[in-house]
Amino acid sequence: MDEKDMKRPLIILTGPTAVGKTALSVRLAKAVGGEIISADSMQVYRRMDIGSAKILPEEREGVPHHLIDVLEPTEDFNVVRFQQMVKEILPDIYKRGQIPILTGGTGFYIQAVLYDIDFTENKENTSYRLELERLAGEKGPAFLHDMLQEVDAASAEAIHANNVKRVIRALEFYHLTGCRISGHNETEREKAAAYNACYFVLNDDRQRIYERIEQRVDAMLAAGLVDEVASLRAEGCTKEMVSMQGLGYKEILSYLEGEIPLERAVYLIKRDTRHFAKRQLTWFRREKDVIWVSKEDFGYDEDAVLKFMIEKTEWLRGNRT
RNA sequence: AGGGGCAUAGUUCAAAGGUAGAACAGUGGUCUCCAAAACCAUCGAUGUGGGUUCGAUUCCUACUGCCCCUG
Repeated sequence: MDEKDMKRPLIILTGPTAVGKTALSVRLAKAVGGEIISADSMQVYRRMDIGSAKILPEEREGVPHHLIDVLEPTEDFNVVRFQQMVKEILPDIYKRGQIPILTGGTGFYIQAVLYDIDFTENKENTSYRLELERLAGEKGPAFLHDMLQEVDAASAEAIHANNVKRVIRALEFYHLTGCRISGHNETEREKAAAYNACYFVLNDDRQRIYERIEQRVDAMLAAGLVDEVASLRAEGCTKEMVSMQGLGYKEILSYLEGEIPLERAVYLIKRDTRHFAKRQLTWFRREKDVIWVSKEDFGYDEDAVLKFMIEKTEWLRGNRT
């Protein structure tokens, strides 16, 4: 038995926002005996239902859904937490003889799980980070970039000076570990997948995706997005919180703060969601071993899409333990 | 119908008798703990026909379209 055969099975169903992942994921789970793990940075939060396009309990049709409604909107969330949570859940799913189906649009989160990226150097060292942020504000982004140039030229080369977030992370990594993050990333990048995976990317004609986004945003407003954000605000959520940086939340919050008119907020949500979808596609294009599932190619027949996916996952289910 | 105004990129605006700029949109990309974030790059325009001029997109003119006023 070689190493490959010992890997556990994992189905990934992703794609740009609003392409129709959610509905398909439930059908797939029922067909193959799966449980769904949401790979979504906003659906983890309770009471953020409308803006995050969370699947309704009655839509889940009895399929277990993990990592939905597990955090308070005041809590922090990030890749590392996500990865840890997934690692806790997976053994239980396997124990039940089910296949985990990672569904959601956050490519980075999926990558963190699939390649089991090592984030262990984390130390909550916020003081150094804060200091760097202060420096960036005072002396400008070029100053930090020069600092990085001195300790990690490869990273300085790869990270644009204006991308302060990344420059800070690279400096922080060096500060904490004494190693260059460019070296770390290089080794992590060479890793093979940690699972026997089928990585589906559901896709559609760009123009159609954009139209669906617009329609969905309108539907969210009609469903009471403003009220949802207003009550989150009333319970103390502020724009600094991770949860309030979600699309739909930050813009409506600005509106409620009186910073922009509602019309502007809606425009921004639609625009930024389009940008997001585009960025997601850029990400998935680069990701290796993905199975593109273009809705057009299946004549927009969801049964045909499902059939294709079930066939593609047969080998996974065959060596299920 | 008469009078006036405006026609520049997909949109909103600049500028100029000699290579027409920007913002936003669009497109491509980066990404290994804020990733629904942050960042980079890039395509693209003077409504049509005459005239003046070495040279017009700019000045003149006709047409077309849009807007405002009057009736």
